[in-house]
Amino acid sequence: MECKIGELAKKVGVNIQTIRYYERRGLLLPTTKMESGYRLYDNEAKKRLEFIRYSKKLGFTLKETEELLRLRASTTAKCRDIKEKANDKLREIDRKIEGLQTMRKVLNELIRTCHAGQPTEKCPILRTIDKKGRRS
Amino acid sequence: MECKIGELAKKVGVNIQTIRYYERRGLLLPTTKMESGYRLYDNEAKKRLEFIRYSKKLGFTLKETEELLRLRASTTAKCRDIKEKANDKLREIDRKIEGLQTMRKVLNELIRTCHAGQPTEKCPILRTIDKKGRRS
DNA sequence: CTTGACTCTATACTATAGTATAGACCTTAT
DNA sequence: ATAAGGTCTATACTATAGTATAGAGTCAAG
Repeated sequence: MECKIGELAKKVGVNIQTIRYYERRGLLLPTTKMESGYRLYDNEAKKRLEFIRYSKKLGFTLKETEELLRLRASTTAKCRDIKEKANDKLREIDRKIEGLQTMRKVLNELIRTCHAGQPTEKCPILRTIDKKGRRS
Repeated sequence: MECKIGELAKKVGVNIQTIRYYERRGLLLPTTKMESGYRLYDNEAKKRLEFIRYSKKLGFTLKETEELLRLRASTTAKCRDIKEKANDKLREIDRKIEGLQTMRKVLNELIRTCHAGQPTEKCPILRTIDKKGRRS
């Protein structure tokens, strides 16, 4: 079930150094170590690493990813606390989605306008941002 | 209508150095220059700067932002090209939105589970990522 | 039991996206 | 006319997120 760092790196598709870097940052500790000092990782560690990569791809920093992972580490005793932080992250995600959806509309308009052969100076990107982009 | 770098920086809420950095990167050129060499920016430049900040907040790199802005610079002559690139960006945005929506579901599940007082090892974050996170 | 592949620590290097500073020059209100 | 404050270039520094390398030790297949 357990594997060494090279195998983990291959399985998840990251650099070995990156795994060690995450360890230095406190995000991913090896499950155990061999007497020689070789790191060993189980499947839970693999999932954790995958989550880190996934989260990063969605635009969260490593610090934010750490916070997301920490939500899991707490016991049910601090339930209120976890829910609060999870809700914060939720709002953060919603803001991101909203922004991306605006960007989406803008691009769609660009494609439509382009189709119609509009002159360049009436740029739909800048026009839309002018109306919506100033918030937040 | 035109303003100097300090005023632009204040209006948009960015550092003066950042504006000059964007200039070095070729993202935002001053509209004109005074004989002294002072940069002058019009409202179009302000909108462009706002777009850069907006795009960056949505998780696009400066390079990607440059590509987005370049979509506008082209003439209708290259219409097919613009549409293609805009569609690429659209797909990129959709992937991001999708990922964020998965993250959203996961967090909602975490909140629900937490409410029910589930034990820690059945972590909904890791459980869901295990099923979904491997794609892409 | 050796040898090639793997891993260890430690350190240095890279890219991105800025931010800060120095020393000189310019603008503008009084 | 002058002083305070803004701007110029150039350079250096910061943080984040890695990536690469050196030199030593370890593992495992033949």
